[in-house]
Amino acid sequence: MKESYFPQEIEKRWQEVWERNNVFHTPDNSDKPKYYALSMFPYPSGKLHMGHVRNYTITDVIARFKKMQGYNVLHPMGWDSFGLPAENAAMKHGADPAKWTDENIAYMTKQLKMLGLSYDWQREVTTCKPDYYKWTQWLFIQLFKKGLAYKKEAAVNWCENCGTVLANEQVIDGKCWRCDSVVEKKYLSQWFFKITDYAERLLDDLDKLDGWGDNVKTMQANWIGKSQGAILRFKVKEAEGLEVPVYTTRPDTVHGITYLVVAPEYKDIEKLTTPENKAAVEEYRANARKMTEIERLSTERVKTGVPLGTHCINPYTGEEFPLWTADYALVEYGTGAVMAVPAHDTRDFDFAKKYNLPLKVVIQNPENPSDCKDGAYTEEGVLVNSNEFNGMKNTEAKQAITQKAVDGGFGEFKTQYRLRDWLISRQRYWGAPIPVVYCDKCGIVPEKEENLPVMLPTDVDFSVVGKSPITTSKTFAETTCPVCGGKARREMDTMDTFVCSSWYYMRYSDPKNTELPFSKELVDKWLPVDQYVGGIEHAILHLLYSRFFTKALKDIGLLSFDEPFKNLLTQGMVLKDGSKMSKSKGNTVDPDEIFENYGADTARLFILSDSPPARDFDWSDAGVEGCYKFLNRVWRLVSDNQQNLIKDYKLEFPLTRENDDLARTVHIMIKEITNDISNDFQFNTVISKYRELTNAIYEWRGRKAELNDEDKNVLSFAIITLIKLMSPVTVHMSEEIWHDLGFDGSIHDQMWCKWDDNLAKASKITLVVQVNGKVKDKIEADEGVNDEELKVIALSSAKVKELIAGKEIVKTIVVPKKLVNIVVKG
RNA sequence: GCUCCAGUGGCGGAAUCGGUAGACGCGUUGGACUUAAAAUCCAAUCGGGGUUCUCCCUCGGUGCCAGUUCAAGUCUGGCCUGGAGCACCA
Repeated sequence: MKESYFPQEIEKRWQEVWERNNVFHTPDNSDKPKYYALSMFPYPSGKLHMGHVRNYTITDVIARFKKMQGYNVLHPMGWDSFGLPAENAAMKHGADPAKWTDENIAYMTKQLKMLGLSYDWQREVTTCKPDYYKWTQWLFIQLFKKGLAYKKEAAVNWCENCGTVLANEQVIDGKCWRCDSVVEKKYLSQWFFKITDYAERLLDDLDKLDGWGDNVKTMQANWIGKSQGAILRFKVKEAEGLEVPVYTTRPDTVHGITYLVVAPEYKDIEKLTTPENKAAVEEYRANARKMTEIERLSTERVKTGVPLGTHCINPYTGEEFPLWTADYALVEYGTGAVMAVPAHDTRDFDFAKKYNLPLKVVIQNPENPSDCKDGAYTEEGVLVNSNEFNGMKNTEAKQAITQKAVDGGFGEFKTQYRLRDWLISRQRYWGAPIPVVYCDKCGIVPEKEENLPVMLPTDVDFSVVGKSPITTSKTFAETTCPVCGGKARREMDTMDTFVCSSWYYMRYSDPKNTELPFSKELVDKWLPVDQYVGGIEHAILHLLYSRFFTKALKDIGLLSFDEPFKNLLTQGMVLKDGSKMSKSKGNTVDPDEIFENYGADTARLFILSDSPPARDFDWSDAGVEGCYKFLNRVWRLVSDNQQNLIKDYKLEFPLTRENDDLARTVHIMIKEITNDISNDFQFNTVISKYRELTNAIYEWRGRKAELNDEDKNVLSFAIITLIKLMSPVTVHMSEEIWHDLGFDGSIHDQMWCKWDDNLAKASKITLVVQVNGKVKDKIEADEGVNDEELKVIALSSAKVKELIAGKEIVKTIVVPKKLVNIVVKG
C-alpha cells in the first residue's frame, strides 16, 4: 500500500475495473427484494454543475447502501434531451441539434463516470432518440383515444422570445420559466391533456404520499386549488331569456349583492351592453386586451371598470342591480362573472367605494356588529337582511341558500378547481412530433401505431424567423390519411418536453422493449420508485405531470399502481457565498476542477457533509480542503497500521478495558450510521460519525506502543468496519483499501455491517443528577444498575447531600440509565 | 392576503421519547515539529460573574412573550423575523 493518498490514480483505475466487470448491472430476476432509487434525469446542457453532483451523489449513496443491505437495486440514468437549448444552439452556430445533444451527452456521461456513480448504463434512456419518442407518441395516441388529449382554441400563454406557447405551470410570475421574458396571451388552437379530469384524484391521493414533504404536497394542493361553492344564474332585466351565471364560494351573502361584474372577455358581453354604453365598454375591452398578464393580475393596481347599462334581478330579494365589466373578473375561472357583495368581500368593497356603488350588510358578528363602511366584514357571523335566512349562521346558510337555488331551478352546488388543462403542443422543432394528421375528409386522425415513430425531419432550415424550423421541411408535412388513404397534412407542433419526462422512469424498467413502452410485468415489478431525489423546482411541473400520467396510464390498463414516487427527497440548492451558483453571478465551481485537484471521493464526501440533503448547501473551498485532509487521515491510519491488520480478525470476549471500549464504539457507530441513513438520509451526521470513529481509533492507537494479538484483532475490526461504513460515500478509496488489505471481490458487493445491541452501548454510563431540574452532578456508574440503585448513587453525591440538607424530598424521578431528578421543598 | 418551511456559538450544523444544549467540522488563538514554510500533531474556543486561578464554583443562554411539566431547543397558545409557493381564483 502506498504511503500517500493519490485519488486521481486510484479512481480512474477502479472506474475501469467496475465497468469491465459490469459491477452495477441490475438483473430483472433476483431473489432479493427490489429497491428503485432514482435521480431526476438531467437536460444535457453540456457540463455537470454542482447541483447535479449533489443530486446524483445523494441517490448513489442511497442505492449503494440499499444494495449492501441486500436489495436488488435499480439505479438508472438517462437524458431529458429534447428542448429549446439544442435548437437555439442550432440557430446560433448552425449545429445539428442531434449532434450537439449527442456530444453533450458524451461529455456528461464521462463526468458521471468520473464521479463514481453506480448506474446500470445498460438501461440508459434518451428521450430524443426515435426508440424512445416512438413510445412517447404511442402514449399520446392512447391518451387521445381515451379522450384525454384534445385540441381546442383558447387563450394561451405565448413567449415571443422562445417562439412558442407555454403551459400554465411554465409561467412564473407572468414570465417564461426558461428565458424569463414576459408572456403574452394569444388565442390559438392548441393541444391539451385533460389533467383537470384528474384534479380530484391528484388532490385526494396526496394524502397517500407519506414519503413526500408537506411543502411539496401543499404546493400541489394550492396549484390544484379546489374550492366548493355554487353556480347561481341571474335573469337579465333588459334581455328576455338571457341569464348570467356566476360562481361563488359565498352563497350565504347572496342577499347583499349590489352589482355584478363580467370579465372584459365574457362571451355574452355585447348582448349585455346597452347602445349608450357601447363605446365606453369597447374602449375598456380594448385596453384590457393590450395589458400584459402581469399588469392585469397585479393586486396592487387600482380596480377599474365600466357599467354595461343593463341589470340583473336577484331571485332571492327581487332587487335589481347593475352589470359592470371589470378586469378583476377573470374569464378563465368559474363562469367569468362575479356577483359582487361589497359588504363582505374586500375586492368588491374597493371597487364599490371607487364607483360609489351601494353596500348592503347581510352578515354580522352579533357581539360586535359593523356597518362595513370602513371595510368588508369577511369573518363568520349570523345572517341579517336575508328574509327567511335571518338568524342563521353563515356557514349553514351556504348550504340552505344554494339548496333554494337548486329547488328553484336557478343554481346548483359546484366544485371548482384552479388547475387548467395541460397545454402540450409547442411550435418548435426539437421535440417529439405530435403523431396526428389532418385530413379534409376524416378530420383530426391519429397516425397508425405501426407507422410510429413519426420521425423528426432532418431537411430543415434553422435560420427561419417567426416560425418553427419544422415547417421548412419539404418532406414532413405531406402524408396520407391513416383512415381513408387520401392526401393529408401532418401536425407541425411537437410535444412539450415535460411529456417525455412524465414517463421515463417507467421506461427504465424495460428500456429495450420494441413492442411496447414497457411490459406490464416489469413496470409493475420495479415501480413505484422507492426513492426519488431531485430539486424543489419540480414540485409542481414534473411531479404533477408524472402523477397525472401514472393515473391515466393505470386507467388505460398499462400498469397497476397509481402513484409513481413513493418517497420524494427534494434536495436543497448548492450555494456559494450565500447565493445560488450561477454563471451570471460568476460564483460557480466546476466539478472537473474538483475531480482533478481532490478526486471524486472528496467531492462526494464534501457535498454530503455540511448540510442535511433537504437544506441548502453552502460550498466552501475550506470545506473541500477539510474533507480531503480527512481522507488523507483515514489513508494514513490504514497505511501506518497495515502490518498490524488481520483480514480474518476474531474478537474473543471478554476483552481488556481499552479494547472493549473501542469495540463498543465501533458497534455504536454501526448502529448510529445505519439509523442516520435510514432516517431521512442524514448524511451530514453520518459523516461526522466517520470522523468520530476515525478519531477514536487514532486515540486508541496513540495509547499503545506495542500491539499484542488481541489489540491487532480489535484494530482490524475497527478499521475494516470503518472502511465498509464509508464505502457508499468514498467509493474508490474504500475499494482500494479493501484490496490492499488482501480481500478479493469488490467491497461494493459486501453486506452492510451489523451491530450487536449488547455491545452498541458504553460499558459505563454517566448518571446525571439534578436537583429541582437543574444539573448538579455527574457520576459514573455501571451500565447494569437498576433504578433503585441509581437513586442511592444520586443521594450519595456530596454535592447533592449539601443541597438537600434540611429540605423535604417531594419526589424523585429516575430515567433509567440516564438521570435522577430530586425534587425538594423548603 | 392565504399556505408551507425555518430561526440554536464567529460560521455550517448536532441533540430517537421532553431528560447533560452546542456532537462533528470550518474558522480563530496558542503550542510542538522545522533553518523556514507546507503538511502533520496537541490544546483552547457560548456569554457574564467569582475564585484558593492549567483545578474549580456560580448565574444566564436555543427569535420574543406566556403556559403545561419534576424537567422544554423539543409540547401548547400568541407574536416577531427570514425563505419558499400561490394569489383580484369570486
